[in-house]
Amino acid sequence: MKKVTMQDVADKACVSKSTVSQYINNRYEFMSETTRTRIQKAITELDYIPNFVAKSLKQKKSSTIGVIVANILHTFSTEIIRAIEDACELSHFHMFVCNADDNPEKEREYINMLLAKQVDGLIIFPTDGNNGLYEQLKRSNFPVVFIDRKLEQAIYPTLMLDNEKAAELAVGQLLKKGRTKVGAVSMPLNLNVTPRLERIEGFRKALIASGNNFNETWVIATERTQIVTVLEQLWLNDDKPDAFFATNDLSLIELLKFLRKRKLRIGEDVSVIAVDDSDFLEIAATPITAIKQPTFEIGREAAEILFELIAEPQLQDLYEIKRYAPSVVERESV
Amino acid sequence: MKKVTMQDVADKACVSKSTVSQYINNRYEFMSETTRTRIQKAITELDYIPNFVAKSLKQKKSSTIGVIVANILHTFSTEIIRAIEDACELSHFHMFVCNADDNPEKEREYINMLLAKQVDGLIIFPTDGNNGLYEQLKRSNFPVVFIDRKLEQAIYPTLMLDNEKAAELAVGQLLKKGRTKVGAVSMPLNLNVTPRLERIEGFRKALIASGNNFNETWVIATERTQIVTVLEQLWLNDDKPDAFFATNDLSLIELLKFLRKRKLRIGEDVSVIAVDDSDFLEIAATPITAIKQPTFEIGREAAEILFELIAEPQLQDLYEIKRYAPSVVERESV
DNA sequence: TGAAACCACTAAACCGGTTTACTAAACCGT
DNA sequence: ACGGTTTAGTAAACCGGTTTAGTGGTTTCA
Repeated sequence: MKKVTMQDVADKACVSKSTVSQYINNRYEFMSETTRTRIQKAITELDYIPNFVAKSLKQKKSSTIGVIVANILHTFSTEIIRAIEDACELSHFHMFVCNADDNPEKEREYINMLLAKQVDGLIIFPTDGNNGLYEQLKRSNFPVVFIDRKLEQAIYPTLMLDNEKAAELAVGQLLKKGRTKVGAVSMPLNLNVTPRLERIEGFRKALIASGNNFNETWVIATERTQIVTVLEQLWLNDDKPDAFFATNDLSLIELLKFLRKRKLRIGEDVSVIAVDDSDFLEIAATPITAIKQPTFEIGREAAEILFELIAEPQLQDLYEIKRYAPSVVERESV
Repeated sequence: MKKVTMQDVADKACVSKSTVSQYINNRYEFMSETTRTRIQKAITELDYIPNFVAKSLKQKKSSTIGVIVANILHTFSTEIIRAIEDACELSHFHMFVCNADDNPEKEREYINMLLAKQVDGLIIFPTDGNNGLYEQLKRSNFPVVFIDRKLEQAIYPTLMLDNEKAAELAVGQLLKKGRTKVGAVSMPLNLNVTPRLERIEGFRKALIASGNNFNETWVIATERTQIVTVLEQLWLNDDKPDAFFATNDLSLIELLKFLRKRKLRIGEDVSVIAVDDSDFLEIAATPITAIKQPTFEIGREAAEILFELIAEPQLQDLYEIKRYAPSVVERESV
């Protein structure tokens, strides 16, 4: 079936295309009652749906933003996406979600794709490896907001957790329970991914500040699939940690798998605390104490800032790094 | 900064717009080596990115599909989305993901938005309430594939789990362990949502077929937030179930919250089995036995079927309901 | 009564590509 | 030397909207 166009509606209602366009866009100022009803009638009879692509082309805006998450498997990412979605609905924007899989190459392709699709702005969880491209976007005054990770040189508004504070809170909880031999599990640190680096650094600082010793070999930072294996090796030693700080949800899962396998009792043999909260932590063997990020707030504000930038691109120079406070969700694993 | 257009490239390379277009689309047949390099040079110097919106307008296709999930909070949905994403990448399609929140109104709005954006096809987890709209799409020969839920009247290819089989497997596991007093938890049944209905119906049939009694009052089918409350009430009775079949992951979480609150030991006091597998089930108090759906396969095939329909819309009449076999992931909760 | 203001609507250019139909030059065989 | 073919490239229409500039007709009012 052929698609119905505005011209078809115009013909049927015996008016010009322009008038139909006015009608569609609610510009009734100088339109007679009869014309209005005739057009409305034609539209419903023909099941007319305006072509958004044509509109975008002429107006040079798509009312669409792109969101590129580093890794969609993190609870953090999906919660942020939900929050952005709600903000978009309020402001009548649409959203493209892309998953860079922590791969700068994939990220670059997505950015180019989204630009080609004429999105009005981007929210990016930056991987480390496209700084040149970001700078190019900046030069052309294209609206972008960064979430979760920062570049050395801040060129765009950046929203992220106060990671050192998060680590400090976590260590505080563990020490409060009398744990002194604290280890950590994390994804690899070699990729320059800010949250991991900052959390481990904060972890180190907090331990040292509290007069405890920081044992480098108790920091497991490796691929997700390798975490259990490396923990197994660590457990061959005499000197083992009696508590763990997991820097995110995925490393926590691996840690828990290991503890179960070894039949170590959580909260008794080994205390556990993690960044990123989730419903599932409540039903874990022992409910897991977590450091919660204000994900909903971060997502909403990212969207709001982006919408502002889109409305007034010259605001671009008012960038800043905004840090969000973590909070503790106490359960029973510490 | 002004956007660079194809005309700018053409001017810089001293050729016509048409020639640049040929170049972009790799139609080199009659193009001299020198022209090719001149155009390439102009493109890189200007950082030219073709405007996909203009292309879509002219070609009347967007190489984009829309995916409308009923409820993105289900593990099932996110896994399907991942699978579709991979299939899209292979076939050079892009994807809009929308979350209908089990709300037919929201679903209708999304369908209209996606049509306005000229998507080439849709994958829908249908809510019950837009049959008229689906039929309209069908009449205009628009490519659609349904997942997870079916309409009374099959008008499009529909991929779904063999839900009765899933319930049968679940009941089989529970009976094998000598459980005889089996209850179920589910989201509300009043919405005509196929999987819930079929799973509960399969549950009933399987119990009766095995000579056990089916106790209507042990079927908790209510809003997620009410499940714990209703279970509490049920527990006031003398006659309680000693096993539960959870029809999906969200109802499982609520069930587990209740069991923990009541300090009931999973697998001992009460056996538990659920449809929908997830990493988290492994780290639950007692690892939860689950009925797994072949989500990856379903998502991939949905995308492939849709791409075929897009290529040849007349295939629309070859619809069918395809059922996928569930499988048991045995853990320790039964 | 005639110019200004207002009203209701329209023609046509435009957005940035793709595509069709066409052209001019080079080549080719007889 | 001439018509036919191939080669390399172009002009212009087109996609379906938006937007600008304008057009007749009516009303207002000095």
